[in-house]
Amino acid sequence: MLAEVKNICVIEDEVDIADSIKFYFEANDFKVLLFQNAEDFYQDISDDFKGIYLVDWNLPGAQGIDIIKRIRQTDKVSPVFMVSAFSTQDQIIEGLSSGADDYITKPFSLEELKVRVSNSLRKFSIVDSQISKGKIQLLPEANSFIIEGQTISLTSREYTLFNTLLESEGEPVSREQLIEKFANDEKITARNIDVHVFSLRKKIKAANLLIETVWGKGYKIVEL
Amino acid sequence: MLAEVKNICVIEDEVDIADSIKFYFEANDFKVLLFQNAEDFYQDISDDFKGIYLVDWNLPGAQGIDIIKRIRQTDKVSPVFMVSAFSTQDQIIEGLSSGADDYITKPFSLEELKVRVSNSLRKFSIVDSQISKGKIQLLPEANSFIIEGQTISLTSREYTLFNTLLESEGEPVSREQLIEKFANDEKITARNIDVHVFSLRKKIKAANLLIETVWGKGYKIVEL
DNA sequence: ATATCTTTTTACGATTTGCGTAAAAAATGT
DNA sequence: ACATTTTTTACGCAAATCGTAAAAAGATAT
Repeated sequence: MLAEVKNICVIEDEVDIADSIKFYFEANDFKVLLFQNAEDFYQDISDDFKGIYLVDWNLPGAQGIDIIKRIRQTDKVSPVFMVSAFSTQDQIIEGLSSGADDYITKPFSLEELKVRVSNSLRKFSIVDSQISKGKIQLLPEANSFIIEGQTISLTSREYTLFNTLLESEGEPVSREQLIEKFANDEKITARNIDVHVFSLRKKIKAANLLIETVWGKGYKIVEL
Repeated sequence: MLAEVKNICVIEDEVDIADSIKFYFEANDFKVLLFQNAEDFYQDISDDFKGIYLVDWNLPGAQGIDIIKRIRQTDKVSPVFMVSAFSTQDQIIEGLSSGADDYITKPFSLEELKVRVSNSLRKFSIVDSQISKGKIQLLPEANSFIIEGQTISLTSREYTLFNTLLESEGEPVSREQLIEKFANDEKITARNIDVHVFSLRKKIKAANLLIETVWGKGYKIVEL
């Protein structure tokens, strides 16, 4: 288990709100990064920041959705909250499907925010107790990966499957999600996924990795 | 299919908000009833009002939750929205479990409100296309109902079960939802619901009603 | 207090769905 | 043409949901 992650990155133009968030979370031992607009954020955020993102949806200039997409380019795992004053169902769906993990409608109590953030952090810190990404070196061009010296070569399907399971460490990935990953090839069935899992399992066994099936939910990868 | 219901009853003490709601919905062919506080509402609301209720959660004097309970005494079906400025998760849960159908956090755009209201109305008017409620006369005090002349008497549990299934006609009701309905009595298990369904089925068979099980989802009531 | 009605618990078999695995068929690449 | 990858199909096992009966516990009325 890693040391608990206690970083929060806030992108919010209303100074009052930003300040109260900063005050509140610093009182709870968080490191708080504040940005007033998208530009500042793009410029100053470190590529290896890990923690909660809190993105205002109604920033002047940029759309929150772009920020989220940008975050997801470099960071697939950190929880992202979208915050907005007026959210229609459509907006919420749009936000969540572009990579946000939760949304909060303004005004929110700091207490409520804290509850939700804590929930996310709980999931988040579990993540690092799973497979240490460092041990695995991915070779996308070769559809293979290296672990502890040995190279394991996969087929294209197996590789994307493997990679997808790695990305969402901890949380099981449903067959539906996996099917979407192959969506460009159009013709994949849930039953088909099983078969790929079956072959993948045989190959990664040698690397002491195994794919657990979470009944009714999907698959997740763990190390022995 | 009934004629579309276009009534909205607003209990809200902030005059600005109340007025803009009134203006907006009247422009959309609604009949709007306004009450500034719980007392006015209790006194003037007609027992056979049918339509949307919009209840402010932070009224002076009365708690919104009491109003909702009061509404549900005479009207089990109309959609009730709770509106509040600051809502913690607990408040929301409290409201929803005491009979509200949805909640909205202030400030909300009228557009958002309209979207949600429309959704509710859609469900609401579908209601009448399923089992014709008119055929069934509920007798809450006696835990019974009359259909085509014959009176069917139920136990308390069976009655709430029956009533809940009626309310959400069309859509199957999950065991979890049903359990919540009994929440005040605390000690109900999913397995227990099955048993009540079993007994209820036997009783309503004589009335040509039957409860379908939607596998993995819950139960729904239909007429033969 | 006891009898009756209601509600909850328990148990178990039937049904349905999810899953693993093998093997065949089709598609793709070399 | 051959080897490899991918998809399809089939079937049996495992797990979860559901129906039903019957017993146990609780409540209510007489």
